[in-house]
Amino acid sequence: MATIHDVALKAGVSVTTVSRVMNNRGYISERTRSKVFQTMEELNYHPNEIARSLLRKRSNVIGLIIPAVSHPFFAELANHVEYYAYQSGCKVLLCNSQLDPVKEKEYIDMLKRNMVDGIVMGSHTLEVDAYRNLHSPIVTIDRRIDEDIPYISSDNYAGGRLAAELLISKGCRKIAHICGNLTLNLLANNRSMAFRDVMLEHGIENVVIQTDMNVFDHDQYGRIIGKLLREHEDIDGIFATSDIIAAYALKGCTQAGKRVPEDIRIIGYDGIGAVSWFEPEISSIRQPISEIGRLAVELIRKQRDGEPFERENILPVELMERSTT
Amino acid sequence: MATIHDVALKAGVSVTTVSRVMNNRGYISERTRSKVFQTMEELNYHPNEIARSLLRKRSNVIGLIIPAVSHPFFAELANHVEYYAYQSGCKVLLCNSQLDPVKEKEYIDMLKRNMVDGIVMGSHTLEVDAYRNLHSPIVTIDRRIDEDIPYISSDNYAGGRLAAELLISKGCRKIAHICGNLTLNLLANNRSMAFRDVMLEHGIENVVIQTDMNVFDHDQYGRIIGKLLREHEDIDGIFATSDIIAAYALKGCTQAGKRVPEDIRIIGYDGIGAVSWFEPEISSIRQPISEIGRLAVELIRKQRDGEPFERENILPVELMERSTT
DNA sequence: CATTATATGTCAAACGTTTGATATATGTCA
DNA sequence: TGACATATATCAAACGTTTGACATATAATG
Repeated sequence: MATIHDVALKAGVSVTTVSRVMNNRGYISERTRSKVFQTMEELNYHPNEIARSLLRKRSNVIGLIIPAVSHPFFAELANHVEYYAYQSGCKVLLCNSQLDPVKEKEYIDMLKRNMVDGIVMGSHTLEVDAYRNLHSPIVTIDRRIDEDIPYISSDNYAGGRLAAELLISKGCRKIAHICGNLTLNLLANNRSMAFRDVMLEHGIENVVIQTDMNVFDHDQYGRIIGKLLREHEDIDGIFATSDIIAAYALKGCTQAGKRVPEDIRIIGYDGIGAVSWFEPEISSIRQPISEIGRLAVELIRKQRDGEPFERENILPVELMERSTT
Repeated sequence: MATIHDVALKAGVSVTTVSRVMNNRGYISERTRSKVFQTMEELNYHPNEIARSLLRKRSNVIGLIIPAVSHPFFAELANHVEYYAYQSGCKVLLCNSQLDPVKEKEYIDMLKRNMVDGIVMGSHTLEVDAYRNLHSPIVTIDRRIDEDIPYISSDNYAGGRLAAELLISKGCRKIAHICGNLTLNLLANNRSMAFRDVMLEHGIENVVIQTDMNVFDHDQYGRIIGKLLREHEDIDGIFATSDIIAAYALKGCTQAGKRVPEDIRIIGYDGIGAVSWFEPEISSIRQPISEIGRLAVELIRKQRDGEPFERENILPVELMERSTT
């Protein structure tokens, strides 16, 4: 591959001049400029970004660490992060942690070695110190580490209330809530807080079921729903903490011969595109996934450039009422 | 951040020695080795991969260009590519082309400037010359460019036959086939060839509908299915060229008051995880997505290392009969 | 004792850029 | 004329590694 030296030689100028032409700095005559550009064309020259990165001590890469991109929520998140990163001249390095602390740590180290501009953490399996000490711009999704590290989440509490209140307003009198592991320090747990609060306020009978939220084992959802419907035949509402769980709830209800929404109402959370693939379409609390992605990229950029930025970013959710409620 | 010089200084050795310790080359006494490692610990030293990349003229990065990672098939593909890349010490740069030739070209150029080890092309919107001239290890998914560029695809023709024959064997007598744009030079079109051949062989009435296969506009599927069912009331089988289309077909049939599989049978293609979220679960032709990802990484690596490799990689498909057939 | 193999370490160039310091014209304005 | 802005170019250091060439010390061998 041609280097800047080859271009300079062929164009009859110095490498400095070529560099100045490329980076638009200093005085360059129109004649020189066009000659350089022409030579670059002729040699099919592409500046080596690695050398640039080495010098400017950053790579214009954003690391995205998530449990698994095969999970629809994270797939959509990754899609938007890539979109906004591209808009701001950055690239995205895709890191699936598989919720394995070892892999997550190795990815963090790797990203630092590669001088990424910053890291978007959608997976957090490590101790808080691991994140505090990493001295690299970082943004966490749906998890608050401490007062220094900026985080983004949807308004989980409001979302939980919306879902719970909708079910009640539709007449549900015994409601199940299927959520992740509440002992993990995730902001998503606020959905469950809100559920509990609303149930108490209205004195509604309810049952809360924790899954271990293993992103990969969807089979468990089928089993859990089956068990739930068997043990609590009179349940007439389900608030699932993700749309996938809601989909399994819908499937389980149908299999158990219950009509949705007539016999039992179901609402999910996330608002992934897949909710509209179902019949009936699944009601959901929509997180602004695109905005989360946009903000994540912006927060990395602001930290990198030393601009001031907001630490707490709680974005509004929206009730998407479809056909299961 | 500490550099190799800092480590050398503090450990009282030369940078060469530190480098040799890290890379395990040359003779190093156990005493020196442990001292160096200890110093690295103390300084929290991480070797700068950018500098390494510059020297060895490659970055251990694989570029993955796909239409959109929010599409379940590509999300799963990305997941597996990441998995196997990680296994072989590589990182994955995620590039969504959005099927925009300009963006795809920019991504290709960017990847070259960053000296990636190779590019996995799951999106191909450019002229063949653009791929031929890029002088970088490359693998295409589901598209044959020429005899030089290795490609991977599932056995689309066999898959198409399997699907078509299954529907016939179940007693379908008028079958619809919903596929992408057949004028694009995609190997996926062989599914449609197979469908046509099987229909001819059995003398089965059929209707073929092309969508423009815009990965992002799912609404069109709903409209197409609705129109199809209205115009051909007597259709009793549908072979969809993707599982998402199959899901919309299932939804459309249910909305039209048809029972699946009693009144109409449906089979999709791809075998994405989502097929089992539905009730009834959707029958599908499973592509070995994991194997595709594994092979993609392997083919990049072999090209990079100058090892011999197979140009044509057609992987077997598998009939996953679930409940819609 | 000379020779050789083994063990350990140092030096400096190279990878492909950017950039500050410096030099030298040329033209314009007061 | 001097001062100044404009235009162009050169040189060399720097970014953080790796690595071939070379140096030295020690131990084993003939």
